[in-house]
Amino acid sequence: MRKNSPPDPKLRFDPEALGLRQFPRDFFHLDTAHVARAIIGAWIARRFHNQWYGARIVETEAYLGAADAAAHSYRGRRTPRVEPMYLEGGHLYVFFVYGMHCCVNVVTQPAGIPEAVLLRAAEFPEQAPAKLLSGPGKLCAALGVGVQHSGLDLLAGGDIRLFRPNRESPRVGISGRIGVDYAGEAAAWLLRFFDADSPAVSGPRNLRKP
DNA sequence: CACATGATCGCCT
DNA sequence: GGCGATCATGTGG
Repeated sequence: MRKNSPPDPKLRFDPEALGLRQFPRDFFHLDTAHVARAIIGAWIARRFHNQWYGARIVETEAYLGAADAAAHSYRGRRTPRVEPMYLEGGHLYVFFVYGMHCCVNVVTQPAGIPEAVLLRAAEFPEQAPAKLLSGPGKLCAALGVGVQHSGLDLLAGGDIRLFRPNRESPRVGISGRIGVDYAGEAAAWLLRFFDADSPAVSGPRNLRKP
């Protein structure tokens, strides 16, 4: 989490060979729930020692900034940890929790509006086991993404990038968010999105409601 | 499948 | 000092 851990070798792939293309900056300025929904099927990728590693995103959650009791930026909280949420859309916000896990978010909205999309699960259709990336902490661990990447710009030609989906749109299910019961009724807001046909989606199956 | 619990530590009040 | 945008393991149905 803290050091520069390598990605799981099973996630090696070639974005160019697949014809993958990045989202443009404007995409990250769209409504945050819309972005969370549209990222289902997209690829999160990391370059390590000049090789690319990545996975197809199958579960996300939207966090709506100052008005959202579940968000770290609730009521405009602005501390060093949360600061990357205030960057322009297209940056990363990575945080460390529970003493042992990291979670990675894609920041949305113009600079100053602290909204983001949490990447909760991903899959690598053939080479890797379905459980390898099924949860926000596991996704970070498998890709070797840590707090050292918080604040990084996905569109700066760097080592972490987000590519548009390369297949037809999946069936997308919607539900309340996971692990935010402290947020009261905001926990039930329908801001969790997932590929209804992916075995890699995290959490109990009964939370699904397409 | 549902629920309970321990691990472990940075962050904020 | 308390608690968390989690996970693995354990129990019981």
